[in-house]
Amino acid sequence: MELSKNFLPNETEARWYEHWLQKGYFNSKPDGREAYTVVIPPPNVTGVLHMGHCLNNTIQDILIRRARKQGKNACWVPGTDHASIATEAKVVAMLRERGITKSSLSREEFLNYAWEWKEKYGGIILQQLKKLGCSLDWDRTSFTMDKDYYESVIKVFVDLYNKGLIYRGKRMINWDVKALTALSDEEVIYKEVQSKLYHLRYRIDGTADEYITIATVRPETILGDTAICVNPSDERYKHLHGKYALVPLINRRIPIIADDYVAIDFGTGALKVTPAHDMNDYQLGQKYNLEVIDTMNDDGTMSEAAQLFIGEDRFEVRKKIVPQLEAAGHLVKMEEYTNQVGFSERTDAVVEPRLSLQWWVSMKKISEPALKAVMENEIAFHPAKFKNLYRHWMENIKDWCISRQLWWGHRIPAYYAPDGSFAVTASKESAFAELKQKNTSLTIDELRQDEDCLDTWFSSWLWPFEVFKGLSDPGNAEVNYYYPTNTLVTAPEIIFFWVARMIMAGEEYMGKIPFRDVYFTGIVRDKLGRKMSKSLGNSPDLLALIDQYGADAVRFGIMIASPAGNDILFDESALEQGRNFNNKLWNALKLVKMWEGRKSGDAESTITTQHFALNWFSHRLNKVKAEVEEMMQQFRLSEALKTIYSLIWDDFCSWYLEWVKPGFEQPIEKEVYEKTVHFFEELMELLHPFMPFITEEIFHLLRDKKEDLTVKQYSGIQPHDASVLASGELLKRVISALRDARNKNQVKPRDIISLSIQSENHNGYMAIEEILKKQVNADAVNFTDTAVAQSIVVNVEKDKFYISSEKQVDTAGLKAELEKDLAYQQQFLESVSKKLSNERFVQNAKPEVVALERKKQADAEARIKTIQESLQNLG
RNA sequence: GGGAGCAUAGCUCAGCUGGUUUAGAGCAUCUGCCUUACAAGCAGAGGGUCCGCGGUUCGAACCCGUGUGCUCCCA
Repeated sequence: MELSKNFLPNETEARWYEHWLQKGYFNSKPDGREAYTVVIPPPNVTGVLHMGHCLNNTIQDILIRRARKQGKNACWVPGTDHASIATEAKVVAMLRERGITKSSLSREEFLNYAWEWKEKYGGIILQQLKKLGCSLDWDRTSFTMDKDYYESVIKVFVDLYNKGLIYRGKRMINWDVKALTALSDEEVIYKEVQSKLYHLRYRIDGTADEYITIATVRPETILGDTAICVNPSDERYKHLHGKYALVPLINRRIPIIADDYVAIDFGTGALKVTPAHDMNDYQLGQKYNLEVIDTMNDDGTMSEAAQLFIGEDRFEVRKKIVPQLEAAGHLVKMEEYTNQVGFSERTDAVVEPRLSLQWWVSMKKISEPALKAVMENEIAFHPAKFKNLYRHWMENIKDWCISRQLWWGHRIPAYYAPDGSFAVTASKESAFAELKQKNTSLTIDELRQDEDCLDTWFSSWLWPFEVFKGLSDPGNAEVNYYYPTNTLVTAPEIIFFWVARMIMAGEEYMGKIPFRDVYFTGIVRDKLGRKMSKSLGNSPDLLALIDQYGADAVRFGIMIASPAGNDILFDESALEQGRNFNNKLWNALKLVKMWEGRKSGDAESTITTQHFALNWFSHRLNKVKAEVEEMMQQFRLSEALKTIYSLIWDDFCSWYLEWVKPGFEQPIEKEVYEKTVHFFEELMELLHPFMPFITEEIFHLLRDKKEDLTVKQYSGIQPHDASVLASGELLKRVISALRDARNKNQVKPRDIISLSIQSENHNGYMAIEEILKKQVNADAVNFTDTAVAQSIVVNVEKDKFYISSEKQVDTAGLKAELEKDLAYQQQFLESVSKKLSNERFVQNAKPEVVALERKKQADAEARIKTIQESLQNLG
C-alpha cells in the first residue's frame, strides 16, 4: 500500500469516529467493572464550540479514554443547559427579526418559539464535540429542562422551601418602566449621556442658616432621601457628624452619617442617600439601618410616598422641581456633567433601579458540609491552590438570589391568592388545596403562579445525579452505579456558581459528594493575553482550525500549553507543532512499512548492536510508561503529553529508529522488525487518549488486526533497569559530542571519518560499535591506548575519542575548545569542593547527599584529568 | 474596599519534599545539511541578575518578611 506524503487527517477522523460510534464503544451500562464517570459541564444551548470548550472537553476525553483502556466502565454524559438569560435573549432577537415583540405574546406562545429555537440550534455544540473526537455516550444526552429534570428542579425548590431554606426578600433590580418588567444586567445598555449636576443645599436641623450642599443628577429623587453621607476624614464636614439635615420642600429630618464609601473629591463631597432608588445607596442604607422610602410607582410616576408631584412622570418632575428648589433658595449651582445611564434593551426606557421581592436560598447551613468535604480532601482540587479561594468564599457565603424575571426556564412554583397569601408547592391544585384551608371562598382560577423563573444554576447544581435520574427515580440502579462521579473538569470562574453548589446539592439530596476530583482548567486567552470574546473578535473558529490542522493537532496544541489551573495563551503555532507531530508519526510509519518487505531471519554481524537498541528502548519505554502513569494520577496532563511527545520524537524516532535502521536497501532482521512494530504499537497506545484518531489509524496500518485501539486494554508496565538506561544515555552523549566536534571542525556530514576510542570500557563500546559507526559516519572504530596524532580529540567523562579525517586539524581551535571545557569543569569542582570542605555541611547534610557530592567531586576530577591529558598531547 | 494568585531564556511555560540544577522544555534565533521516513525535516549551537531587598539554613529559584509590577475574583 502506498502511504501519502503527509498525514491527511480529515478523512481519517470522520471514518474512525463513525466506526467507534457503530461499535458502540462510548456507550456504558452498569456492570461488574469499576465505573469511571464524568458528567460534562453542560454548555449553553446557545453556544457554539469555542477554545474554552475545546480545552475542557479534550481534557475530559483524555481522562475517559484512558479509564476505558484501563478496564474501567467509562461513562461520559453529554448534555446542555437551558441558559435562561442567554437563550431568552436569542429568542427575543429571533422574534424581533420576524417583526414580533415579546410583549405581544403570551407566555405559552413565547415558550413555543423558545422550544422551536432550542430544537433547531440547541444541539449544534454537541455535534461539534464529535469533530473533536469526544467519546461521549450520546444515548445519555441530557437537558436541564427535560421533563423529569424539570420536575426535579421544582421538587428541590419546594423541598428547600419546606425546610425553611428558601425565602422571599427584597433586592435592587433593574426595572423597565415601559415594559413593567425587571431586566437582567445583560439587558441593560449603558450609554453616555449629557446630564446636569445640581448642587443643592439642605439646611442643618436646629440652625437658622447653616447648610450642607450635595450634588445630584436626579433632583426628583430627593423626596426619597433618608440620609446624607460624607467621608469621615473630610475636614469640611467633621462638625456635622451625627447632626440632622432637612430635605428641601418636604422638610424630612435625615441624619448626616460618615462612611469612606464617599469620595471626598467628587461633587461637594456630600452624598444624598436614597436607598429605594440607587444600588449603592441601598447598600449604605442596609449598613446604617436607614429608612427606605419608595417614591416611585412601577410606571415611573411619583408615588404617594413622594408627598409631592404624585402621579407625575419622573422626568417631568425633574423639570418642575428645579425651579421650585431655586425659588426656595436650595439651588447653589448647576454644572454640565457626562455620565453613564442604563437603557432598556427592549424599550429604550431609562432603567429605574428599584426594590423588588425576590426568592433566595439561605446558604449558611447547606454550605457547611460542602466546605468540609473540600477542606478534608474528600474532594480533591487540582491544582490544590483553589482550596483557599473556595474556603474564603464558603466561609463568607451570602444568600443566593434565585429568581429571574424571565419566561424561559423553570417557573417558580409559588401560587398567590388575591389577598397576597401564597403557597409553595409542585402544582396549582395542591396550592389551591393548601390555601383554601384558610380562605374558604377562594376559587382555583383566582390563583396566580409566580411569573418568574429560576436561575439556571438552580437547575445545573443537580446535574451530577439528575442525569442519572437520582432525584426523579431515587435509588435507581444507574445512579447507584455511576454516582458519585469521578472527575469534574471545569473553569475556576464557576467554582462558586456551580462547583460549590453541586457539592451542596449532592450532600443534601444524595447524601454523598458528587465527585472525587475537580480539575480546574485555565482561561484560554489570545496570544496578547486577552480573554477570548465575541466583541473582541479574537476567538478563532475552532471548526476551521480542525479542518486546517486536524482534530488531533488541535487537541495536541491546546494540551501542550495548558498546565492545570493556569491560563493558556493560545497561539496557532502550537497547532502547527501538533500537525508536525502528526506528520512525524506518519513518516515513522512509512519508514517501518518500508522494512516490512525486507525482513530476514539471518543474524549476522548486526545482532549485538541491535540487541542493545532493542533492550535500551524497551527499558526506556517502561520508564516513561511509569512516569506517565504517575503524572496522570496527579492530573499533570500537559506534562504527561510532553513526556510522551519527547519519547516518540526524540527517543523513538531520532535515536531508536536510527539505531536499528538497516543500510540502504539492506534487509532488516525479523526480530528487530517485530519488536519495532510492537514498540510503535505501545507508543500509539500511550498517546491514544491525547490524539485518538492518528493513533488508531497507525495502530491498524502497522499490522492487520480486528481489535481497535480505542478499547484495547493497556499492556502492563515492566520494571526498568537504570544501568541499561544509563548506557543508552552515554551512547547518546558520545554521539552528540562527536557530531558537535565534526561540526565545529567543519567536517562535512558526508565526509567519512575513522574513530579511535581510548577507554577502559572496551566491552561497553564493542556492544555499540555498529551504532556508533552509523551515527557519526565512521568507516571504522578501533581502540587505542595512546593519543592519535593529527586527530580531533573529544572527551566524554573519562574516555577520549579521536576523529581522523582528511580535513586538516585546527589545533588552535581544538585547544581553545578544550580549555573552555577545562575552565568550566574546574569551576564546578571548586564549588563542589567548597561544599565538601564545609564541616557543617558534612555533619548536617544527609549521608546520601554527601556521598553524591563526593561522587560529583571524583567525576569532575576525572574529567579534568582527561582534558589535561588531551591538552598535553596537543602540545 | 475585601480576597486570591502570579513574576524563571526573546516568547510561552516546567522545575514536585530545600541538596544529580553554576536551572530545563517548546517556540523563536544562529550554524551546517535537499543524508532514500520526514525541509511541516535532520545534525549541532548560543541564549538566564530565577522581579528588587532583607532573613532562616551547612545549603534557597524553592521557606519567611518586605517592596515593586501584573492578573483574576467578590462587592
